[in-house]
Amino acid sequence: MLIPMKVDYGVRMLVYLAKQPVEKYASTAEISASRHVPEPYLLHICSELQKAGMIQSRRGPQGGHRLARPADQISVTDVVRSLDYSLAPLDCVDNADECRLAGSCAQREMWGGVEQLLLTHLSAVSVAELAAQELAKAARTAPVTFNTGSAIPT
Amino acid sequence: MLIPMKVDYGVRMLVYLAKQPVEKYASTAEISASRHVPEPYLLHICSELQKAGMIQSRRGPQGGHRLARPADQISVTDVVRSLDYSLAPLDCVDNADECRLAGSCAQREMWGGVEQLLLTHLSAVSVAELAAQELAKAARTAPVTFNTGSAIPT
DNA sequence: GATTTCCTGATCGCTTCGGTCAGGAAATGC
DNA sequence: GCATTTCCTGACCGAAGCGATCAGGAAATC
Repeated sequence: MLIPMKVDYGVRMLVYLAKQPVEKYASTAEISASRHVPEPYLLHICSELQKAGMIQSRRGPQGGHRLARPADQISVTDVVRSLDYSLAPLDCVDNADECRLAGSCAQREMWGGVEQLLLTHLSAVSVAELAAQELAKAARTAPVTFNTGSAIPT
Repeated sequence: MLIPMKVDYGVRMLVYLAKQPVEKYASTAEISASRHVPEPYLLHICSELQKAGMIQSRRGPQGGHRLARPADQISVTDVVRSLDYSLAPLDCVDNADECRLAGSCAQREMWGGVEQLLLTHLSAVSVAELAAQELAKAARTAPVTFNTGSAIPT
């Protein structure tokens, strides 16, 4: 029951962007280094997220990526969808017809319920929330050093 | 986010057994035909479920498989576990150390939460429940024909 | 026009998964 | 004791998806 790494990587990147100044474009090199995502792979993920309208990208010097909308309006479900994945535990949950047990199968409804559960849960988790949790965590592990303004922890 | 077919097959089989007379051993041939599970594959699944204590098996004529305990005491989570799968969405949720982002990552907790959600939800779904739902469904789709006693719908 | 950066498509190796096959070992019935 | 039925076990296989890389190109900037 694994979530593809692509989704995890996507979330990592969006959380990183959420912690940057809103207007700033962050390059894939920067993101990749800071979040341990292989850069050439990240390139593809960015491309998909951009097409899905999650981020805005710009080429050239000082180019890069930034969030296309406020971080609290991007949920984990959005990321999953943007990367073209489904949360359905079985294929037959989405493609009704290809189930050979037809009407006589209670499992299908059950797995459908699981999908709903996941959708509800993950739609409620925003990138902003994850970013905030990370900041809180960092503050807890290093409680002595204060963030005195300009620094934006990566 | 797919559940392995093996789990689905396993559940199918257990639900079938739940609908049989308690003492009866059902052969893999019988189960396979009725639930559309490839027989040689089912053989393996049975072997695993038996080792995990979900079913009892007997060789020879009139041999086969039957539930090792009441159907309402077998949950979907049990099946997942018996077949050696995890519900963790990411590997790092179980294997704490292999996460290179170490303490600074909020995703891990988040995915851990998802696993918990699944565990709670699926532990509450028993094979008996699924079997009952199937019977109810069958009765609904063919409301005219009564089950007059001996017949056990497959 | 040089540099920076994203964009796109092709490609690759690996693992896992769904599934098969074959040889063997119990249990039963005669 | 022999034949039949059925499960048991391990080896094997093809296909697909995934994580990842590479290379050639196209904007943007200076």
